[in-house]
Amino acid sequence: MTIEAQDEQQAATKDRLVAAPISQDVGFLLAKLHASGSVVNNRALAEFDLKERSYSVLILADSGLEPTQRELADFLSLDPSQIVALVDELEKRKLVARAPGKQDRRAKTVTATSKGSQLLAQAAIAARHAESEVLAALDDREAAQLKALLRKALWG
Amino acid sequence: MTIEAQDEQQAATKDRLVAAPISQDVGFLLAKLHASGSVVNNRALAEFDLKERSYSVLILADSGLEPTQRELADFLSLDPSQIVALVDELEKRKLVARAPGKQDRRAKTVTATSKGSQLLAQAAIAARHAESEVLAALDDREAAQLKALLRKALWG
DNA sequence: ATCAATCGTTGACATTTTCAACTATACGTA
DNA sequence: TACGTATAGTTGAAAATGTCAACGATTGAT
Repeated sequence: MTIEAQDEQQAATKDRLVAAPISQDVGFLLAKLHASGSVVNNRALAEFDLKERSYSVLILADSGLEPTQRELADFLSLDPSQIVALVDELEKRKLVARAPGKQDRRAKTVTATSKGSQLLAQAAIAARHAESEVLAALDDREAAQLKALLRKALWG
Repeated sequence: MTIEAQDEQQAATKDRLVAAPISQDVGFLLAKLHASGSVVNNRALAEFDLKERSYSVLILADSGLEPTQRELADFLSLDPSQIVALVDELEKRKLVARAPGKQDRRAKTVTATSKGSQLLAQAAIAARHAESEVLAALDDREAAQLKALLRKALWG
């Protein structure tokens, strides 16, 4: 078989299963887009020795909201013990700092250092490019609409 | 503090971090909705001893498309070895059957048994309820729009 | 002063992911 | 025809992630 014929067959064969009813299932669509998106995002962030997870923590640490680790766990849908590991690593790299909570000394707030802010500024550019790659099939209006719908589904 | 005041504070505190710029990030929104959706879906499917993964395989096996395991792996974004485990388990439960590929005897196609189809019919009802729970904040038009945008992002 | 609850942390355990072999089969080319 | 390369499914090991229960420190209501 020639290379061209192979490519054609692959293209014909590759998305054959889209016809199955599971392609109507939101859970499946979310999983699939999330899976392919993660690959693109992590590849873009690797340049800064970050992954989606640590990038998320860094953004929140840099947000000025002074989140506690518990809040990070809730918001990122992660176990508190996973937050410990993520913050440990970012703190070791001097990108964030832990501080005791002001009202509650049990809690620790996580804030970005200036080094963390600077790295984040660079990483955010790469992340934006990755996002537009993931949503390449959508125009700007559609991409905005998708985001709005996801936000509404999450927070009403 | 009274219970009511606690609840208020929790409500005020719970989504405090939505203000952070990461809430604009599609990757994050997908991850979060997917995470909460998985919990709901898996809870709904547990009644049938299925999880999202095995449910997906069962749907595709029941689609009439006679997918090969390789196609399942590609379509579900899973490693081929994970498909082996999923099909093994469904086959042990007599919900699907493996058959050698017609043109290619290396490949094995996976098709649902009638027992599998019957179970799927029940499970699909539960899955639909789970989905409407996940998308409770969206009206029907918005839910359809969300699905359409996800499909377009994936397959153009 | 006491008591239940919460925060971060640790460590154990289970599940999932990733990857490198291996066998059997397919298919182009000599 | 025989040969070489590529691919499908399978196995098993290693790495990464997820889950959970315990613990000390602290909080806040009684």
